[in-house]
Amino acid sequence: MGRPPCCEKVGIKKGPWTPEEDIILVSYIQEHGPGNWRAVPTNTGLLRCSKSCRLRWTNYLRPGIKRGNFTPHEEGMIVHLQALLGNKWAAIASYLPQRTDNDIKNYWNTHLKKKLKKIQSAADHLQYPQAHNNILGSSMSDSTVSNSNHRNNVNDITSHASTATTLSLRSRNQSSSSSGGIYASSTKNISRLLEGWMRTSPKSSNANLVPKPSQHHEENPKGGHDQDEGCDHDLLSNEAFESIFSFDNLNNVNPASWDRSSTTNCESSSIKQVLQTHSGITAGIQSEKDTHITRACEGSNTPPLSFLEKWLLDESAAGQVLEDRMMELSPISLV
DNA sequence: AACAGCGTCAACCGCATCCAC
DNA sequence: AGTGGATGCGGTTGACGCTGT
Repeated sequence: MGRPPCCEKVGIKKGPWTPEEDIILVSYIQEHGPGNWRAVPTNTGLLRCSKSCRLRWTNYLRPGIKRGNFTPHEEGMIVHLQALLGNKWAAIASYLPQRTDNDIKNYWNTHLKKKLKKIQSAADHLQYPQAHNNILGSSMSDSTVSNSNHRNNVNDITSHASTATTLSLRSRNQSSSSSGGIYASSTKNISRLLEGWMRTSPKSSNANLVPKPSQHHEENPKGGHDQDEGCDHDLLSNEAFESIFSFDNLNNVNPASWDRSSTTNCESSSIKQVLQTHSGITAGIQSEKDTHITRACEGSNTPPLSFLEKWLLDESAAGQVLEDRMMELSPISLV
């Protein structure tokens, strides 16, 4: 007699979430805060498993999530960290606060693994032409990539990452995210629904924070939300903002302490996230974000850890910091 | 135009871990 | 210390879109 399922199997809806379900979930979480997932389906009437609700929130609806369009630097980070930590996607994701473990895992499996495989083959061929045939026979399978920690030293990893970075720069235009899909096609619907909901919501005082459709940045033609081209400063600010108000705070918040102020912050950022996710909104909220950042910094004596981690993403500082970081991490993976 | 093959990624599943009692 | 529920995590699946034939 095993453990009972987390939820009744009968009557549970599976498959892709609809915009309407998203709105129900987001509005519930804004009201009650994340957590107590078991109660979510009951209280919202969603025909979803509690697990599914949590997953949908953490991987998709949670504020501050950046989707698709991994920057070369993010790729490098992932390569570094994967080499050091193995397939500890949650741990890796903690170094890339805007990315979910699922996203990183998918990206690794679909993009980076192949890139590294190619790179490894090419490198082996260049470096050990004679041994190339032998290596090819067993080169860089999934397990050899993830379990290569033992033999990889920092220099190996760095060269992997930098090569991958170079390569990814070349192939970016080819490897565009296809995250549009059927759900993206409904982004206008969810935008409309959200706008309607915000107008009718008793807490809609922040509704004016949501830019009108005319203020939205044009969604890029591929359907992704390209944040890193020509807007690096925005990206940094976005990351800083989202890390303060979305990830750490939302994840750490106790539902019991979900006071109105945090709800307000969450509400605006969460709705914006849904709108960003579904409509590609990236502008019109920057000034508010900056304000939040300022307030957050004023309110704390020590910089949030995620701020330090943001620094890791700074191109100029990345090399040294990563090296330092890896020196910290290496004992974990190299023992 | 139709089809097949492939790539991508959201979501599911099952196990692990945490935590309150 | 033991137990059971809640949550987290990583592997895997399947639906969908794209591309080539």
